[in-house]
Amino acid sequence: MVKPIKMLPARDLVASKLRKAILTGKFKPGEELRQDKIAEMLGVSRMPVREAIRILTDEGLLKTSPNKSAVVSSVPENYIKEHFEVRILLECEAVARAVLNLDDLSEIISLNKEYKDAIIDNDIEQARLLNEAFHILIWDAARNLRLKSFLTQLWNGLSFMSGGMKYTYEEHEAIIEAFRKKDTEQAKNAMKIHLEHSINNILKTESNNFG
Amino acid sequence: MVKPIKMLPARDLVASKLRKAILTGKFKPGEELRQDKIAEMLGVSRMPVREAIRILTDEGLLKTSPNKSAVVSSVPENYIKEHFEVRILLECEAVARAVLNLDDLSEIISLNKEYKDAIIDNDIEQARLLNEAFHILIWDAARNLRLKSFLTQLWNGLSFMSGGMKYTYEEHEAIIEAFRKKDTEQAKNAMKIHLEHSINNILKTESNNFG
DNA sequence: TACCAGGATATTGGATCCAATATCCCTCTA
DNA sequence: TAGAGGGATATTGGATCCAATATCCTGGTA
Repeated sequence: MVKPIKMLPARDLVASKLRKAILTGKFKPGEELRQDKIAEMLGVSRMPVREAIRILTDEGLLKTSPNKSAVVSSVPENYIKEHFEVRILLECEAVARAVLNLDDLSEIISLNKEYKDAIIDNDIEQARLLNEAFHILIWDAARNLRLKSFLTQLWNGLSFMSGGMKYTYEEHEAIIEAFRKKDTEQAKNAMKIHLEHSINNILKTESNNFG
Repeated sequence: MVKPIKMLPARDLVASKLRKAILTGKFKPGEELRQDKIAEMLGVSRMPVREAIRILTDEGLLKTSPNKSAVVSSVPENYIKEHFEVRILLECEAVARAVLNLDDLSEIISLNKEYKDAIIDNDIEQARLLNEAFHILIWDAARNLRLKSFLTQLWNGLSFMSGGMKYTYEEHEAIIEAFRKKDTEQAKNAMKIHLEHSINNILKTESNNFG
């Protein structure tokens, strides 16, 4: 297979940089972010910076008012915790709906198999993509665009920090098992466990950068 | 009191126009939206149009890929239904958290009193603002920025269609009562009833524009 | 001396311009 | 005639420019 290259728009790169800078404390709560300063720092024009600021505003990391500079929100220390609180709520809702809607399990099963292979090959990037595909498949099966939109935003908002994925395959298997039995409660539980495991990994890995 | 004027940025006005146009079927699913065409139609430059397209993309009404035109998502017919499904989930979570966090009820009580007065005076705009303030107070009390961010997005996404607010005061009172008793389940139920009432109003009011 | 007014400065919002990419169409060839 | 290749056209992404607004500072006045 040839390389699938991924060309991200500049605004997303800028958004990632800013997000990381805020979450790692390079920008303090209350600090004002001047668009042209950021632009100069990152070597781009103000344009992608503006759009990135809008993205981070939607995520709650920045506060903006018309004609005024964006300011860093208070308490980004809780960002990860709050992220997962909402994520658990939405992913569990999504998986419960998906269990009722999804009859043909072949695709989700093969996705997880490919994931396992990628891990064995130590192809991290491929594994990351397959992991994402696994979740997206569930979001789609939930058949609620708004729900998917929010989950996508959450995913993008933390995608830059990937904790270890050691037990992901088994946890995904547990979710698939719930699909087989069409057991919504079991699906929710399996998803919850999966996510709690994930947050613990991230907090452990990144603990040096925070608080 | 002098008029508090509200100056919205152009991007929000454009976003509102586009949202309405999509939801009322002026733009069909699958249709491509060219930025300069929209800009010309609305008499603005492409700039606010770009940002509006990003907003609607986040809301799930548009799909975008790099360097390609935005296309109207399929099934915006379900937009309102899906909106409220997610909204109920999040508002109930928020109010449950708020019940545990909020001790001083004086502000929320007086907000609802003012709301009642505004209704009596038939001051629709004031009532709308107070209704919004009531919900925002709960979102803040939930102490989760991400949760608030999503609820804000949902609110903005339907703000242009305001159903009747006849029973809003009583329903808000029921929620406040749950706060007094610090009863999370009752709070969730009261909120759910409130929102279901709301969706029924909107569907009734706007039914001529849809389906 | 404290406060208000008004202008200079800084910063964002919107418009226009240019570059990069995708789409479309036409031609040439097998 | 069908399909590939290449160039013309259209459209988005990014950079720069201008206007509108907010902030800051200075000076004058009570």
